[in-house]
Amino acid sequence: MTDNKDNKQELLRCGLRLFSSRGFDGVSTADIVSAAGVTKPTMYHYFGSKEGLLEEILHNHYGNFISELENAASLPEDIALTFFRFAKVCFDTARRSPEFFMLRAGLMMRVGQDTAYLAAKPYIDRESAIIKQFFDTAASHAGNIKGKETMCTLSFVGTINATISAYLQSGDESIISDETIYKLRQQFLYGIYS
Amino acid sequence: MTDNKDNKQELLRCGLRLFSSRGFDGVSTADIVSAAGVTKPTMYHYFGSKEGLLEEILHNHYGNFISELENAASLPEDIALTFFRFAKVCFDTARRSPEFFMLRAGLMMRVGQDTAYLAAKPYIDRESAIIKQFFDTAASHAGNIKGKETMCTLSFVGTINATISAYLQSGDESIISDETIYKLRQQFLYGIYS
DNA sequence: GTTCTATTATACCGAACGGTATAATGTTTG
DNA sequence: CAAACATTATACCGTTCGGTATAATAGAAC
Repeated sequence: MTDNKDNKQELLRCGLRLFSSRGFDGVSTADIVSAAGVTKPTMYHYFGSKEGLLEEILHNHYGNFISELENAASLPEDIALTFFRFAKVCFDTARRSPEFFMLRAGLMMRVGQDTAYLAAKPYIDRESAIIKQFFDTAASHAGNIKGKETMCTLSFVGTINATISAYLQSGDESIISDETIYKLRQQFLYGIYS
Repeated sequence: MTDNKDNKQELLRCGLRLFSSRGFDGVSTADIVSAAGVTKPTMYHYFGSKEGLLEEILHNHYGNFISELENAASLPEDIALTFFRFAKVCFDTARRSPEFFMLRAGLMMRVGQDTAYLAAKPYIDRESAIIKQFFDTAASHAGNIKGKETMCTLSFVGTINATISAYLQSGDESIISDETIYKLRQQFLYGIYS
C-alpha cells in the first residue's frame, strides 16, 4: 500500500503545528519527521530544505488568506462593509486554521534578518498593502479620514491581531464572533466620523 | 586595567540586540560572546546559562517598563489622562530602547511552549493585567465602557503595538509623537463615549 | 517476470550547538 | 610581598543540528 502524497501532507501539517508553537528555529527537522512518522530523506525529497517546507506552508496558507483579503476589498468605497469583510476574513481564518495565525503572528512581529521572517515578508507586505490601500481609497470617499490613513491602518491591524491573539490563548470563540466585529466597527467608525 | 562589570553590561547589550533581531533560538552563545568581545566561560560566569542571560535582560528592561506602566495607572478614574500616560510610556520606551520593544513584540505573539516565551510570560501577564485593570476601573466611572472592557483592552494594546511596530520598521519618530497619542485618544474615546 | 521509476529506510556526515574543567590572570586585601 | 579573590582564556566535552550518500522497496508498464 502506498502512502503516496499522504506523507507530504502530513509533513506540511506537522511542520505548521510545530513552527507555530515553537518557532522556526525552535524546531528541528528531526522533530518534524518524527511527528509526521517519516524519515529525513523523505522530507528532503519533497521540500529540499527546512526552509523549503516553511515556504510551502506559507504559500498554501498565506496565499489563501491574501486571496480572501483581496476579495474582501472589492468594494473599498463601502467602508463599513469592507471593514466587516476584512475582520470576517481574519476571524474565519483564525478559527479555521489557528496554527497558521499563530505562525503569522510570530513572524509579523519580527524586525531583524531572521530567515523565517524573510520568507514571510512578501506575504506580510502584501497584506499590509491591501489594508493600506483600502484606507487610502476610503479617505477619498470620506474626507474626515484624510491624514489618518496610516493611523487607521495600524489601529485596524493591531486591534484585529490582538483580538485573535486573545482568542488563540483562551479558545473562547465568542471573542471572534460577528458581534465583536459589529462592536469594533462601531467604535472604529465613530472615531473616524467625528 | 580591569573591565570589571563592563563585560557583563556588554553581554547584556549584545544579547538584547541579537535576541531582538534574530530571536532567542536564532542566536548562539558563540554569537553573543563574539559580539561582546569575550569568551563563553565569561558569559556562563555571569549568567549561568543562555536562558539566564535572557532572564536578566527581561528583568532589567521589562521591569522598568512595568514600573512605569504602574505609575501611569495611578489615576485610573481619569480615563483620558491615563490613556495618554500609558501610550506615552510605551512610545517613550520604544524610542529609548527599540531593541527591547522588538524583543517584547516577538515574545508576546507566541502561544506555544517556547522556552523564551515562558521566561517572558510573567511580565506579559503582568502588563496585560495593568491595562485590563484600568479599563475595569474606567468602566465603573464611565458606564458606556461596561461590557467593552476586554475589547477596549485588546484594541488599545493592539493599536499601540502596531504603531510602535511601524515606527521600528520605518525609524520615523513622528509616528510615535504626542500628536499621534492625541489622535489615537480622540478616536478611541469618541468610540467609547458613543 | 522483468525493467523502470518513484519513494522510502538505514546510516552517516561535518559543523555548530550549549555548556564546562582547568588553570592562568590581574586586582584587592592583609 | 603574599595570600585571597574575582574574573578571564585555552581547550574541550557530549549532543544535536541541517543535510545526504546509498541502497532497499514498492507499484506500474510491458
